[in-house]
Amino acid sequence: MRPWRDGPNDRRNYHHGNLKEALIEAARRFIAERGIGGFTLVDAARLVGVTPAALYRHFRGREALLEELAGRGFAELAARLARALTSRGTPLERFTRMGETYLAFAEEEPAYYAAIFETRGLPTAEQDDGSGAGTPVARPSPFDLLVEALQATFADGFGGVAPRFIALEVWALAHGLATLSAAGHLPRGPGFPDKYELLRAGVLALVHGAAHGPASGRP
Amino acid sequence: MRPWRDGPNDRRNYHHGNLKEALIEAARRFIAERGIGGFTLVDAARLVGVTPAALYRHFRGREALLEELAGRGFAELAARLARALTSRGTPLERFTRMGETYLAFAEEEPAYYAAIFETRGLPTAEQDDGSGAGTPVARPSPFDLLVEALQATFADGFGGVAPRFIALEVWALAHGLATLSAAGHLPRGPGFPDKYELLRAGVLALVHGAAHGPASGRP
DNA sequence: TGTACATCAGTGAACGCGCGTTCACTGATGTAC
DNA sequence: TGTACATCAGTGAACGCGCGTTCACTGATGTAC
Repeated sequence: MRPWRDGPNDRRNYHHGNLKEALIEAARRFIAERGIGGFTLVDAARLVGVTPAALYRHFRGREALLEELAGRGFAELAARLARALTSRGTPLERFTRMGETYLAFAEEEPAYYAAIFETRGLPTAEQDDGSGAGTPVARPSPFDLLVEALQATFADGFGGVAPRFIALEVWALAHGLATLSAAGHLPRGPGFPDKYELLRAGVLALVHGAAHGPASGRP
Repeated sequence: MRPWRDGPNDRRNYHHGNLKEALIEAARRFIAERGIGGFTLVDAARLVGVTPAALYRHFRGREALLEELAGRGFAELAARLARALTSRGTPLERFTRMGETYLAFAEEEPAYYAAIFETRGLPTAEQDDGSGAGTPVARPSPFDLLVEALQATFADGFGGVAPRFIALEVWALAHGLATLSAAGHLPRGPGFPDKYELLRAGVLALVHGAAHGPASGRP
């Protein structure tokens, strides 16, 4: 990312014109490298070539910038999952693609992923009372997409276990693999399965093995 | 936690006598409340009733204190898992108890859990070349215990899938459930399964459903 | 039992630093006439 | 086409703060005699 000018006292362009987007972009880079805690408004402004105070024309503060990032990440993740879910192939192929998409998102967009899961107040798998009166949800959340995909892919059901039950297990498995992998805790090397392989096999096992456990979820 | 005296200028006890342990205890409290990033040496010293500089008699610095915490957490987790593994009951009961122990540890000792997974350089499921010459590991790691428990519990094997493969899936599922739950992302309430239920059913499904996936792991 | 002394765990003051945020300002832009 | 002006995105200097860490010091403890 090249600064749009050489420092704040280069008067070629007093107005940036795209500062908000540039700051978001800088935040994504820094968070990807150092994590949410290591992200600094001063660094972001410096990278963009602007005074830290300029930031306050576009965000109420640091927290607001992170919330914006989390919102965008959430939307982007949902969009990618929806795309995978409606891609070509058999239902099982599409479902598998969805899992890969999730892991790839966490790997390629660590800033988005961290912002989504480390920022307060994001409805990820928020419980829905079914009345439709609660949250004015415009688009389906990633978790809704997962439940939907499970039902579409395994039309026979899960031996009396609720799809939401399976979805929670699948999601937790994917999230666990994504975070362990990001932290470098998954063993690597020849002979060791990678996270994509682990998720693929794990999901099939969870789906097919559902009947073995006590049927706790309501259909 | 009551301070051992009323501030640094209370000369009743110039020497604390147990400062290192008290500081570790304070760190556990603060990290549990605010996370690793929100933990501060100054706060810990203040809570204990001591000058921040006193800390440097017992730790090289902030990082060293966190490493000490991670080491203790790691050992404590391993000890609890080992205890569950050798408790009474059938192998399956003991294995189930191990899963509950893991989730309970993450919930009851969030500071330990965070220190273990957010601190650099902790061998959690480090790959072992089998030569025995690599790391001088004195006691089995939590992951080793998990592999061992899987083999002891399901003596019939996993349809040609390597126990380590299953262990990685089980671990990722447990870790995912623990972190999602800690972040408040798991839906709660009547009709929703809790993490213990999800782990129990998920583990059985992973074990029994193993044969359904492509047999990627080497036996 | 009493005293001199070595040890070393804690003090307290200070440091440099980088942070998020504020404020009055300035200068580029684009619109009205 | 040219000019006056409103708008508002950026500046730059400053702020208060809390952080981790250092340093020469002090005083409690326990051991040797």
